[in-house]
Amino acid sequence: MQERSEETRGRILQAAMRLFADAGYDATGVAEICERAGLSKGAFYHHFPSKQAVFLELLDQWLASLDKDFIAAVPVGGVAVPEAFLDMARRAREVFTIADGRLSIFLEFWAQARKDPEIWTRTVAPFRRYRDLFAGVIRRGIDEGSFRAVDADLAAGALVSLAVGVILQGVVDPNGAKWDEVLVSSVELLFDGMRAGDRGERW
Amino acid sequence: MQERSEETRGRILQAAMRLFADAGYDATGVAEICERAGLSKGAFYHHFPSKQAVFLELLDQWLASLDKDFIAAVPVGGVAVPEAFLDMARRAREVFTIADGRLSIFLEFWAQARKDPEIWTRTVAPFRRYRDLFAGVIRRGIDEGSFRAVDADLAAGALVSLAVGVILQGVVDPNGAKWDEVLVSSVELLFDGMRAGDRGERW
Amino acid sequence: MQERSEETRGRILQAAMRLFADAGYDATGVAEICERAGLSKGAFYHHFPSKQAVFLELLDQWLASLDKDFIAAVPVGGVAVPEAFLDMARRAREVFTIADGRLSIFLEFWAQARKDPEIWTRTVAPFRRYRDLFAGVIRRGIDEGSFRAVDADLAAGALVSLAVGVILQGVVDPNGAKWDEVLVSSVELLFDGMRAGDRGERW
Amino acid sequence: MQERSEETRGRILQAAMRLFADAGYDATGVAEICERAGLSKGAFYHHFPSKQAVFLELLDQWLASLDKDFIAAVPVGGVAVPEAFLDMARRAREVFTIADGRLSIFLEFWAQARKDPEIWTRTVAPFRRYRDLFAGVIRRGIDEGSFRAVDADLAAGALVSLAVGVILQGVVDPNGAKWDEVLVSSVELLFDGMRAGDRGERW
DNA sequence: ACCTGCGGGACACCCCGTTTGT
DNA sequence: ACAAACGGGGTGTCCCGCAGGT
Repeated sequence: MQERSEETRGRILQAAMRLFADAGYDATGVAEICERAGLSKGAFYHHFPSKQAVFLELLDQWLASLDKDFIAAVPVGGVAVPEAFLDMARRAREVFTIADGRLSIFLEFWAQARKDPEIWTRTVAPFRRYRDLFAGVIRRGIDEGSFRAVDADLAAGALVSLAVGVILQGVVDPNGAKWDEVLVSSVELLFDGMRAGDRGERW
Repeated sequence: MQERSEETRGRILQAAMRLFADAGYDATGVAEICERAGLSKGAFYHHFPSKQAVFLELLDQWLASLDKDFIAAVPVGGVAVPEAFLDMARRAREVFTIADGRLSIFLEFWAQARKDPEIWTRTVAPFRRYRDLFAGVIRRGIDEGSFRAVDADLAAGALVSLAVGVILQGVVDPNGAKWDEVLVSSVELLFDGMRAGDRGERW
Repeated sequence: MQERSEETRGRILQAAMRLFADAGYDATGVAEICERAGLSKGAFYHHFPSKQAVFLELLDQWLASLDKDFIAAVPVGGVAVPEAFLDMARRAREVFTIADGRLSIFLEFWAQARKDPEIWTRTVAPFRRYRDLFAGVIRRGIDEGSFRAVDADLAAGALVSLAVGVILQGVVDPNGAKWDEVLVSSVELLFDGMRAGDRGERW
Repeated sequence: MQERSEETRGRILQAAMRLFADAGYDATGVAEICERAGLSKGAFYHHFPSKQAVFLELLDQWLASLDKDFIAAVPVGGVAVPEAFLDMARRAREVFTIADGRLSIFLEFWAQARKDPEIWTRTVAPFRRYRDLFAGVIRRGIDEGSFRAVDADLAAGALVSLAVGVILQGVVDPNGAKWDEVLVSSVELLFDGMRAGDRGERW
């Protein structure tokens, strides 16, 4: 009996994910979600207190999967920093091709974040965390002599921005470029610019 | 009489811009726009056929100003390519600090672009154009010996993605970092990576 | 100059007539009338105080033309009553074929009559007048021995009802029957039933 | 639970019927219907997809009741045709006096029929059917020797037109005449005109 | 516990018939 | 003669709570 409940919840989430990604949060009605999930509105509100709750659940799931894929994959030691980073970029590349349409909802998260404080906190925090994480690793790369003495925070900001920009464009204009290649080669260029031994002088 | 009309149109556009930026397109009602602009719904629909028309006008205005600021500023010749690029990055920096809240609507444009084909075309086209423009300039930089032989298209994609990512984060999390500095230093790093004379070997 | 004004009024009336007939009074907007007449709303309200005023003018015109065609044609004397009536029916037949789409507005008049007292008075009065007129003529027919002693008022009511019913069906279902023939033959049958010499006994 | 739903539907239909009859379809707002029915717009749109759906349901109900009263009452055999017809006319008379204000909606049906194809089909079809039905019976009357050899189709058209005209005037000008008597006596006159034994010569 | 239908208001966008200034 | 402005509804749809049944 409880399993049935869990399965219904899943159906709601899946339907909502799809519709939010396709049409946007505001444009998606509870009725549509219910229709797609194959149940009544009463059932919907039995499992979730509101439409926003579904959105939040989706957001949490997404963030958790992001953490699992990346945080866990961050180079903890042993391996040289730049190589580890490039490895991450390549991993991200796979995420891209796999993510399919599910990445669309990404934009929706950011759009909603500006209106709802709760969503905002949960959306922004991870990105700050990634920046800090990257900054730490870059600092380690500097220490180990792989990078020259760049500003680690700004460089980390550049990395995250790059990722965000690629994702966004990948969502809006998927056929506009081979975004996975753009991502990998961008990171390569960035690291070339940070390599130790470069004169570091400006143009 | 005609001036009055123009002024009313302006008031509507300004009010809509503000509200779309603050609360989003969907969440903003025509009634709110009218109230903020200080006129009636009848007047609104006298000047614009629909809410979307206002949005489109706003989009066009924004794109036009973007073109004026950047396309016109693209290095046409004489000056060395990298320097010209960095100059553009610095100019963009000013746009940032000036843009104020008006940049928020940027996200709204992208979010709406996925739903409305007309908005999509007008939103995506310029970014493709920027990419092509940048690619051309980069190729010129390679020819003149400033850059090594990188893939110009991918590098241009990296530049645009960087800008998009910075803007987006600047909108959602304005106090999360000094985004204008991130932008400038990112471009610097990217160019360091493309400089001629580097061995170009991978890590 | 005054001629121009008169011509504009005419254009408005004509456009309104057409639109009222096609789409109905309520569904026709002042803007549509103006567009079809090729002028602005300001001009419209310069010539008519309201949309209803146009409708009333149209109604009056129609009633006047009706009077001209029928009241004037009523058998004043000399000729035998039944023949005169049949002559009128034949004349009505021509009106039918000529009236074209302009008859559609007839239904609109009746529909509006139930809501607006002023329209009601002007719409109903003529029909009562026709009934009285017919009743008088029928009485004359009885006096002269053409008809047997039927109830003149009821017979007149039958005549008018017949006409109304035929017109209405002609408007709604023009291809459903040859309504002009139905009208003529109906009147013939009715008069056969009123002819003197019949036994007048019931079935 | 199901009964409650049915009762609510009924309340909506009844309120709509009354308001459509009083003020017309276009002039009646959904809000008014809800207010009169004592429920909210949410409830309204739960039971009906649109205002027009209510109208169609009303139309169907009316047509069904019409069929029940008349089609079923058509003389199937045994009884002489003219008598059967007069019996029908008398039955119609009762319908009149009972129908009360509910007949007003009749006009609304016809007025709307010109605009909406679906309404048109459903409105016109029955009247054509009645005409065919009457024509068949009249033909039977001719065969059995009750009527002389009139054109059955035209005569049937006359009958229906008479009914339509009487109803319409009864709706618009209820106090203008004793419409029930007009109807009965009109049919009598018409049958007098069709009686066998008359010389059939024209005037 | 799980699910359903019914109902509630609020409000969206659009457009209406009209008046005001020029 | 007209463009500009006015409010007040028009329908339809939204997200959401209950009461009741399985």
